[in-house]
Amino acid sequence: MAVISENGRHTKIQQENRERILKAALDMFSRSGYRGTTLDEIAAAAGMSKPNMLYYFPTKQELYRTVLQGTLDDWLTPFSKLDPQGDPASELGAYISAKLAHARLNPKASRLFANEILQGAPLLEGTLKGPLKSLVETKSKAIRTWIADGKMVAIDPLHLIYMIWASTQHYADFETQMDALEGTGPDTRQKRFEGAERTLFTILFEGLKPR
Amino acid sequence: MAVISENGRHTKIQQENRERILKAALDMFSRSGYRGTTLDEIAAAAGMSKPNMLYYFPTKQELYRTVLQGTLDDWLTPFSKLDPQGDPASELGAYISAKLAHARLNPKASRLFANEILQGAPLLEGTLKGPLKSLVETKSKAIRTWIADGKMVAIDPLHLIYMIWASTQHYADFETQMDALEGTGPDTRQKRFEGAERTLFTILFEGLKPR
DNA sequence: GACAAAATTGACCATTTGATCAAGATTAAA
DNA sequence: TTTAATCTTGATCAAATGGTCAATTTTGTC
Repeated sequence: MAVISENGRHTKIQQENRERILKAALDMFSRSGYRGTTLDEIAAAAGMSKPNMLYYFPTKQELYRTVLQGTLDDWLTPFSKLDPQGDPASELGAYISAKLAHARLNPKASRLFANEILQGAPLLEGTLKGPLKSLVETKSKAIRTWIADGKMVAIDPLHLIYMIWASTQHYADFETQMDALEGTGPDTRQKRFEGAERTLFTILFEGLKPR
Repeated sequence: MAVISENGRHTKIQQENRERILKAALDMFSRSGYRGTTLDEIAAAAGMSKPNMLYYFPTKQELYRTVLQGTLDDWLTPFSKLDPQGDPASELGAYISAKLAHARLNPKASRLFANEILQGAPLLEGTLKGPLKSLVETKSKAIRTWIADGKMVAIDPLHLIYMIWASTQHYADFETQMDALEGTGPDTRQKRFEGAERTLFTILFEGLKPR
């Protein structure tokens, strides 16, 4: 009856199958959300039977929770690296680059996160109100210090953070829309991310006014 | 057997019930997406039996299509009002205000749209590749003219548009996250939108550099 | 008030869905 | 090679889901 032991990741088979399942689950959940995804789809995408999949993750919730948890660190890490000692341009620039890289390399993780928020963030409430909130407050304070030191223009840190989140994640979450507008040529996406970075840098640091 | 006649909106009852259903459907679809929403939920939210609802909208697809279609005009209208004759600051400013107002007044429509895009935009492909693409090309040309005339800094119009879409819609689509970070006090949301507009204006037109 | 059209719903149906279970196949340890 | 643990799946289940239908109630018109 022994359900997979939680502690030591055991067999090679176990490791491989868990990974296959998690990858398939991310594919489906990120596209259709929790309720819109079926276990049959995930099992099929993972190339195994549904009971076998449930042998590794006993419930749909448990599987979803694991997938979501696995994307959270990547999401939070770049933000925590923002260094109050540095100067705004290089720190915010690095943060934007990191966020864009994340959107380019992990678009499904970004979409999973977006789906979860759209659906009311039932599983993320704790993370949002706890760790994320603390982090946002810390970084807001850093930004306020920059402003007080005359290193950047006076704006509400919270909205600056929102703007950066929005305009970087957008390149993952609304990829479908961009592909429809620009086409899906081989280097379209790469050029897109280059253009995104250039434009975001220009607007954020210079503004639109001619000079 | 007469299904509701499509042309003249008939009885008062018909009008009212269709509205009740569409409102309930928007509530559910915008939260859970097409596949994650059930007809039972919508019928319950609309306060009528499922067969009665299906009397007005014969299939789930048809109901979803109607809801989605109903939100599209509102989404597109402000963009088409962007006037190439005007100057960048006032035109883009007005556009941002309109988009923020839309996010504030129709957050569910925005979320429905986001959900549809996240799920690959199966029903929107035509609109995206047709009318929206044309509109984007027209407005991009206008922006390029502004740049050529030295009225604004040289950037890729497409990414400017993405940035505006992203940072305005974010206030509807990620409301859950913002509420978790800021709380849900009575005037929190109103103040949020005021702050959003102020910050977006400052960053877009002035940039972050101190002056 | 009579009557036809419109509106409403309980009961039902086939399929899908999350989950269980018993039994068989594979792997690893002795 | 034996044997126990691990891995795998067909068959199955109860509940949920999109949709149908016949029958009843309500509404509008004369």
